[in-house]
Amino acid sequence: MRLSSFPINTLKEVPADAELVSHQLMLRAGLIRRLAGGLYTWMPLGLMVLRKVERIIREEMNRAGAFELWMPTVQPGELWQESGRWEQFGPELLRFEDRHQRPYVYGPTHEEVITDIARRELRSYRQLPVNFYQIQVKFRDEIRPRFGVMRAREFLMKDAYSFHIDDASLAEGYRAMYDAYSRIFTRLNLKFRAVQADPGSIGGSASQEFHVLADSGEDAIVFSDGDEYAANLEMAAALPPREPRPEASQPMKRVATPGARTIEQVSAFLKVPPSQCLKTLLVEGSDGEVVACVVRGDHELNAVKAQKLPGIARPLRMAAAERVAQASGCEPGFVGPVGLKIRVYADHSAAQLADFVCGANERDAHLTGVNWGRDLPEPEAVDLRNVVAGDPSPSGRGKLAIARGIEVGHIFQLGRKYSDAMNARVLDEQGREISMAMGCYGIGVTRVVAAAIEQNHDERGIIWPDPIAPFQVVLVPLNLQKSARVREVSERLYEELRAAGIEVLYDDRDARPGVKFADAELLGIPHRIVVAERGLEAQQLEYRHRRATESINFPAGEALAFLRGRIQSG
RNA sequence: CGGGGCAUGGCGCAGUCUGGUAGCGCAUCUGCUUUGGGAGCAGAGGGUCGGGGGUUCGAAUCCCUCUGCCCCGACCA
Repeated sequence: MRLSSFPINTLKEVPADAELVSHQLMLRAGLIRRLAGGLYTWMPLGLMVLRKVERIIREEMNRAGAFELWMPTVQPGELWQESGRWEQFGPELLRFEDRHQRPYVYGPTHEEVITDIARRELRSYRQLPVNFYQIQVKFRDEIRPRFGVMRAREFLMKDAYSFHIDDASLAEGYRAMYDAYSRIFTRLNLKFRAVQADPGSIGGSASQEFHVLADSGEDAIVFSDGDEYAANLEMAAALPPREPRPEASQPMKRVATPGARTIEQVSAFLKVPPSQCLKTLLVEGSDGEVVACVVRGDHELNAVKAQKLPGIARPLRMAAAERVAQASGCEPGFVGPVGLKIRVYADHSAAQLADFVCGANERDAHLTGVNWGRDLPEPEAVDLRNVVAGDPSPSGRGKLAIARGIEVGHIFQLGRKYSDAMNARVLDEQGREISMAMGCYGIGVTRVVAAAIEQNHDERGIIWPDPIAPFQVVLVPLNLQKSARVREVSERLYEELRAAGIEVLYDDRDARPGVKFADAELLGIPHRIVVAERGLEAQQLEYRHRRATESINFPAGEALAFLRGRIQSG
């Protein structure tokens, strides 16, 4: 491709509304342009990258025995009413009517449509197992789209759905997808981890997320240094402390703590470490009462764990200030579990404390020397908190560490939620009608591109992994307009590389060297060849990898062989 | 949804407080010079100052209203 005729505009300055590096670089390199909130056009250069990601995914899905199909983005509302998700899904689901006032949705996902296909097409256990997938546009009306294509409203997703006669077959199909995903992200050249995830809201049993590791990731993922255990922070179990609770040694006392509302303030004021204080959070219960969730001052409440507990409303909602006042008799900041007439859950580590500090349920006052069982009833001790680095692994081996990740894939064993709701049944060997077991498997294709940049960039721009680079090689002639020799060598080399099937971006613009280098680096083309008078004197060309700091020279006649030795194919 | 902020040429911004008819940098176009790290000089084009309403002799600027965008939002209890 000749850069002089390629439609691209690079930006020197960072657009003001882009916060994330990948978003900034995608805009600066001209990969995407914003149309409206959460809606982006993929410009030619960006689309080249997206297509490469797609191709790798498609190849590995096909290799795993899945079949590609193509479902409509617009789906009849009745299907969603049938599955029950017309009510469940909430405002993320974009709904509209056609000219006959019939309800439709713009698909945020395709379980309903594929289950409809399955119940029409699949009649016999002999047709199972089968896995259908598509690479297709989704729309989710996010409350707060942000970070460019990382959390866009419209995005490209690879979604696959498998159908099985029984759970054993489902587990097998799930395993095959796990392997396929591992191959996909390995081929994409990304550093990733598969972690246990919360299958909760969708139902079903096993579920794992694939995360691209990046400090800017929105998710916290947890892993053990002692074995293979890895989980989303939401899911990672905090083991109860092994040691028994110490004996009570202090009397309970009410102390004035004027203005000290946060754990930090209370801890500083009373000169007691946060780990000796209790944080009492009041949340909405499922029966209209509020419920207290108590964690240690140095811990955080885990919403996913909390909302699974009996009596707590789902999704988890903090009680409003008036409701707090009603239940505790005071304002937020001074609430404690002593004397509360409501249900009290305490995290294991909070329940294990003796002589602790907590709110007095009275303005500007806290209690010290408080002890469970003596000063207030024993709480219901449960796992309520986020694990912290250094906690023992729930697998029993090693300690936990925490890293940030970007969720790019998610695989589920769905079970029979949709096949039951929508009557997707086949005849088994005995001629009985039974519901099919289902799995579903997603990859955020557009998000993969952003995640790849998030993981591979420097202060000058993008550094594409070879398998998804829009071009493998950028050919940079210097003083092209002045030197007939540079022009001749460059043109010949360009044609030679193209003929050899190498994807080369030829910077044939009449621009100064600095401009060409800066653009080549911003665009992130992994391999660069410079053609200049300086080297040609000695029949040399110059090569530099995007990550390298020094160039190396090689004989001008050997460019093709030289490059082939350096390009890693996808 | 709650809180905060922003909206001026394609991009980044100043001008708004204190009203007088719009400016800077980048980008774009023309010419000359320049050519190993985002060149210099000279010139040019491009803006209903987010929309609507109002105040005023006069509004980017003051008032009302609408819209769009960005950031933050249990971890305080």
